[in-house]
Amino acid sequence: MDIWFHPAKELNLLLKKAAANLPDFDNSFDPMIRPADPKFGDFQANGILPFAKSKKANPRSVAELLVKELHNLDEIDDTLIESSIAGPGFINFKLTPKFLHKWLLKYNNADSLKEAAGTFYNGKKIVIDYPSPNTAKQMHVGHLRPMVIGEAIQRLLRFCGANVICDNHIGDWGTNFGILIYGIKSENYNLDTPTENPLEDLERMYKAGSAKVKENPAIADLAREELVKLQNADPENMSLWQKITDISTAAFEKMYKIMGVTIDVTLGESFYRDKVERIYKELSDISLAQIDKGALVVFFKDDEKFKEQPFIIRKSDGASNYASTDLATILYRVEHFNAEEVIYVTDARQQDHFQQLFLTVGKWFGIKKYKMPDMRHVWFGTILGEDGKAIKTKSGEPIRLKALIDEAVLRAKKIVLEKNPDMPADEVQNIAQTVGVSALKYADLSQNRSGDYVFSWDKLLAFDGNTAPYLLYAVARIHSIFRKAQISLDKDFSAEASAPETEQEIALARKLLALPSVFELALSELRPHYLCTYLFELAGLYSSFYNANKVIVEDTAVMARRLMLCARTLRILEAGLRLLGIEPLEKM
RNA sequence: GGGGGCGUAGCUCAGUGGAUAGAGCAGCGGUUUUCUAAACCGUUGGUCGCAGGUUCGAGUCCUGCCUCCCCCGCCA
Repeated sequence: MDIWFHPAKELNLLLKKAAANLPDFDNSFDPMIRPADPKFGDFQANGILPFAKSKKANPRSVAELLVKELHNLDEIDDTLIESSIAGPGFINFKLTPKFLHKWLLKYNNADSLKEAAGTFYNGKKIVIDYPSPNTAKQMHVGHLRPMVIGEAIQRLLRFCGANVICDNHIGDWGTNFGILIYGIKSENYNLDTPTENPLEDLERMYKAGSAKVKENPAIADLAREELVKLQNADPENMSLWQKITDISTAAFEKMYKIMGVTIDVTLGESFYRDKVERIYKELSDISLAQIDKGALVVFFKDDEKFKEQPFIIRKSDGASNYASTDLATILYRVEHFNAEEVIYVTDARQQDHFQQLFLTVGKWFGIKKYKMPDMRHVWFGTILGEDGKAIKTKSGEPIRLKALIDEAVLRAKKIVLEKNPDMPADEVQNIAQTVGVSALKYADLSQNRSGDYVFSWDKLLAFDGNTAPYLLYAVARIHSIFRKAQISLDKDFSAEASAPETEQEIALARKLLALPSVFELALSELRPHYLCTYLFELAGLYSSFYNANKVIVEDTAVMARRLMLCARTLRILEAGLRLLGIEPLEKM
C-alpha cells in the first residue's frame, strides 16, 4: 500500500470504490470524510447516516458492509489503517503508528512536502492583486490586512503548485492628482529635494488642496485644469506625477521589505489609461454598456441584486474610474499573462464592485469568446478605531504602519533583553525585529478575515497564546536540541528511528499528518487563519511532547525516534510560518 | 427601502450539518539538580443575540425579528 500524502482524500476515493463494488450502494453515496476528534481517530466518514436514511436501511449494518469491502481492497493494508464503526453509524479511521512513521520518513522536508502539495493546483496560472495601495499617501494600519493576507495567500498558492503572479495594482492615476499637483505648485514644493518623509508632505498638500477646492470653486477649477493637463501629457505635470510615483514607490518598497511582501509586477491604474478606450468600445459594440445620465453604464436587469444598481464604467465627464481600469486590467491579465484565475485581495466594502465586475466580465468575455478566468474576491473586514468606526485617513489620527512596527519591535526588544540579559546587542535587535513584526502579522492572519476588529496595541502586539512568538519559540527550542546533540536536521533516520510510541509522540505525529487537510481547507476558502490554528495546535502538542518526553537520552533508539519527530515538526512549523510570511529564527 | 457582514465563556476569538461547543488571555492551584519556564499540567467559567422551521442530528442550513458595522451612479 502506498503512503499517501493526503490520506483523507485517498480514503474518500477508496470508500467510493468499495461502495461501487456493493449492490447495496449507488452513486448517491458520498463518504463525507472529515478530520476527526483525535479521541475517535484521524478521520471520520459521516456519509453513512444520510445514505442509510435515504435507503431506509440500518446505518450500522450498512457501515459494516462498507468497512468489510474497504478492507478487501488491495489498496488498504490493515496494519496501516484501522477502521471502526461508532455511535449511530460513523466510520472512524485511525492511521497506525506504522503509517505515521512511514509518512514521516517520506515527507521529510519542505521540498518533499511542496512537491506533494503541488498537485492541489498543478501549475494553474493565477494572478493575485494585492496590496495595491494608493500613491502619495503614507501607509497606515489599514494597509496591514491586504499586505499580510495577500502575501500569505500567494505563498500558500505557490506552495500548492500554482503558477502565481503578484500584481500590485497601485492607485496612481485619477482626479485626486489634479488637487495634489495644484497643492504642490501653490506651495512651490520641490520634489527633487524631498524631506525626510516626503509622503507626509504630499499627504499634507493634498489635504490642504482638497480643503481649498471644497470651499472655493475657483480653486476647484484650477485643480481640474491641472488634471486635464496631466491627462493630456503636459510635460511639467507628467514630470511631477512621475516624481510622486517614484517617491511613493520607494517608500512602499521599504515597507514591503520590512513586512516581507513580495511583488512580481506593479501595473497601476496609470498603466491602463490608454487601454480603457477599447473597453468602452467593446462593451458598447456588444450592447452590454449604454449611455445613461451621461455616463457609460452596464445594467444587470436579470440580476436580482443589481437590477437597479448599474456599474458605471465611464463617468459623465468622460473620465475613467475604478470600474474602467479594472475591466481593462482583467483583460490584460488574461491576454498578456494567460491568467486562468484572478484573485483580488481588498476590504469588504468593495464586494458590490467586484460582484458587478465579475458579472460584467462573465457576459463580455462570453460574447467575445475570450477565455474565461476564475475570479475570486478575497475580502476582509475593517480595522476599527476605539469608537467602533473604521480608522480613516481623513478624520482622527490614523496609526501609521511604521509607528505600529516600531512599537512592536520595541516591545519585543524589551522581552528579548529580559529573557537574554547577556545577548549581544545586534542579535537582540535581529530577534526583536522578527518577533515584533511577526507578532503583528500573525495577529491579523490568525483571525478569520471576514470579520471587523477593533484596533488595540495590546491585541496586535500580543506575545502570549496563539501568537507568532509562541510558534517561533517552539522552533527555536527544536533548533537548540539539534545544536546540543550535534545532529543534522536533515539526518536520514530511516535505519535508526522506529514508529512513535508514547502518547505524546503519537499525538504529535498524527497532527503532523493533518497538514494536507489543512492546506485543502485553507485553499478552498483562501483563509490563512486555518493554517495559523493548525500551527498553534501543532506547536502546543510539540510543547507537551517536549515536556513529557526527553529527547536527548541514553537509549539511542528512543533518542532517534524522538529526534526524527522533532526534525519533522520543525520542518512543518518552519514551512507553515514561511507560508504566513514569517521567517523563523534558530535562536530566541 | 435593497444588499452584505457581525453577534459563541469576564475579555479576544476558533469551530467543514456529526459524537459531551473549544482555545488563548484574565482568575485560581501546581511543575524547574533534567534538551530554552517566551514552557508544561490541572481547574473555574456557556440561554452559541431572540423566536420559529428543516433534519436521524443545527453554533453551523431556512424564515422572521433585534443590536452594531459597511455598501447601494459618476471615490477607490
